[in-house]
Amino acid sequence: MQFRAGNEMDLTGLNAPQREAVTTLHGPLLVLSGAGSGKTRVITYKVASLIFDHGVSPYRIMALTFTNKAAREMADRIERLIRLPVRGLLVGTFHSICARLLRIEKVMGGNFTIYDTDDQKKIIKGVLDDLNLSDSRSFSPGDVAGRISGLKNRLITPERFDLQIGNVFDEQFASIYRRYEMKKRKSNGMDFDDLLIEALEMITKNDLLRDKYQEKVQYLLVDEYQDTNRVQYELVRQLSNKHRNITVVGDDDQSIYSWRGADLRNILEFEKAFPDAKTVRLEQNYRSTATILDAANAVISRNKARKPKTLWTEGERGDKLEVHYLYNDLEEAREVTRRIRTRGPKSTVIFYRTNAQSRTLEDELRNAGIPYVIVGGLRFYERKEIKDVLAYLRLLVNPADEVSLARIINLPKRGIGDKAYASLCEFAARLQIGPFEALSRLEEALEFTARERTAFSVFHNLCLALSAQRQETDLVSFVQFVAEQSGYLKYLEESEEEQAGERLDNVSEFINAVGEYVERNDSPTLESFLQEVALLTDMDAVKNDTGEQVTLMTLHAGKGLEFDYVFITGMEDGLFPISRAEEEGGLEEERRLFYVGITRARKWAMLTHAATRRRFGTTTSAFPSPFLDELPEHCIRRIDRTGGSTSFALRDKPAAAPLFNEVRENRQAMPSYEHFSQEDGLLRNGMKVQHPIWGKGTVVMVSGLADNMKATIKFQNDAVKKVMVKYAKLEIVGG
DNA sequence: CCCGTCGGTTTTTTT
DNA sequence: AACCGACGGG
Repeated sequence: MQFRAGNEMDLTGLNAPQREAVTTLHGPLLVLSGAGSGKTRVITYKVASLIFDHGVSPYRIMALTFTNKAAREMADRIERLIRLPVRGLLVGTFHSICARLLRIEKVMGGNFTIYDTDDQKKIIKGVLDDLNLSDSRSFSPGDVAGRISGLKNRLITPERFDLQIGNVFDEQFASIYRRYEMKKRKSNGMDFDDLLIEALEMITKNDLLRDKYQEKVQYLLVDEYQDTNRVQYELVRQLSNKHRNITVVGDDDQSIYSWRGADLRNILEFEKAFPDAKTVRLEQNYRSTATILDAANAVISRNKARKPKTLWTEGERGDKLEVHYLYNDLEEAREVTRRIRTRGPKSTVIFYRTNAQSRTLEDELRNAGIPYVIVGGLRFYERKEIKDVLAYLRLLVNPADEVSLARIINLPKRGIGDKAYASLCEFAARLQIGPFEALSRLEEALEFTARERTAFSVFHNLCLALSAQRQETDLVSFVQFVAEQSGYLKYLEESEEEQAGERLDNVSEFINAVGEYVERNDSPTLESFLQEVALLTDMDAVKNDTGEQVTLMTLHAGKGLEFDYVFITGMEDGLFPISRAEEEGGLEEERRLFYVGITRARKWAMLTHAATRRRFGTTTSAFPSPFLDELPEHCIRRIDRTGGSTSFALRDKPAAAPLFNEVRENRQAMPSYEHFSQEDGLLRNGMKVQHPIWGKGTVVMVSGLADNMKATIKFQNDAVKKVMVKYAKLEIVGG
């Protein structure tokens, strides 16, 4: 396929650095691209230009993204630029492309099951049971899963971990880790991390495959490079090693996934890893008003671990941002809703730090009749009913998949309870085969009761029947057949559960999704459908800002998107920044998240603090987020609707209507804390205190509540210390 | 084996 | 508040 045409692509719409990035074809290139500076444009133009102007075959270009949505958008935009459908271009997420390579090269027979976090936890739970560690408080499946993932992201195998065992805890953890890997392998399963690791291993250990892919990848482009982890870095390095035409695009200020293993060093030290790298900086912003950028720049400049840069714009000044102090989360939701009601839902997003915060907002929006969509939260493919149907399909494709077998062997009820299943597993272990395989050798077992034996063979026959049907019909009818014949649909229909109807709907929607997949693909197979689906996110369904409805999502989900109007709710210390992130680089990452939030806005943003909030079923109170103090006063208007008496009420107060007539604007730099008198025994910013060891100092920040209250104090010798108020024996000497 | 109840835990973010 | 797993009676 050749696209070389008489006329060249028109690059005059690009600014100078953008054009430089697009026209730098050879060698490593780092594009440091601030928020809203047109990085997607750069990537798409570059790919289009490679194909269109330089006759590069699409088969030789690989573009890696973090979400399927970003991948799809990129492909669309490239096609629009070239005005021709492009075949063969490898665009996708790291995970999906790796899965594809593994399938093509038949790693694990190309027929592995992708385990999500939920499946992963089930395996780990089994491991903990096996090792009698289930009720040791030190290990929860979730924690273990996170820790294992952290190690795998840094390419630390169980064997390597064994070498760094320091205590009994490590030792136990090591055996959990080892056993987890073993079990997973036995099931022919891969977790998310495995997809990357196995692909990396494949091309490092196999010379032929390495040559094949290094040769193939003539041009490699990586989006959101700041979020790559160690494994992804190695992959990128390996794949680009032959032709060395690698373009990475990213913004260290928008790195918000370190908890998932993202290593900021990848971008900060790109020039070290690729000494001949060229760097292009995109700092002109085409999205936001100057006021928004001022605010964002001021906030992010407080971070130390970053490449200094300043966004600028030729656009207008715009309106000041608003910071609202509200009595509680309900008032917060009302205030946000009130604003949206007067202006309409057009191009508006409401951000929050945690998914749990969405409920109150939803309720208010619904009451006000404002249409909204929620993005994120529970993924479609994570719903129980979907995972149940998926488990049937997975088992048929991969009979070794024990997670799926355990899930459905007694769903609907078939008289195979925990005990019966355990004894089947025991029998299987004796024969050194998997439990599913054991079903076909029941006659060799002596230990089963007649009842168990019957139940097992009923289930086994069901599977055989389903399996036989697979060859007979198309994918959609087959899935329908499975849902019916397994008895699962009937089970849902007869369920007394309130959500049963919704669940049935979801199952039909799932079957529709199978249909869409079949239409979309040239050679659809159940195997690849299952693998694709395992990597889908709810985010992939985000419609691009239709303007018809308000969008609700977490700040993390907002990256890469833009809206005219942005609301950031829950600006409370302990919630945002979230309390768990207090130490090390945690605060800087939270600040980057705040920066991402602000820079989503084209025209205007409003930030809200709720003095009290219902969390975990009880009312809790919190100080305003320290981030609110980092906004330059000339960019914002502060509006206090708490009534002026208590900005955060430690006592309960009946939820009153907002006191609109008591609105006070442009208050002094420090909100809220100033309402506290000394007899509250509480510290506030600016207070002078005496510390028994450090002497006199000024409080610069207060965080946490009650016994957890911490104060950051700048002492006379310029030392800044963070102390626990409870223990520090501080004496207030003025302020 | 199945179902109900009780108690403990949860919520940071996601491929 | 909501969800999950453990436990005990039918």
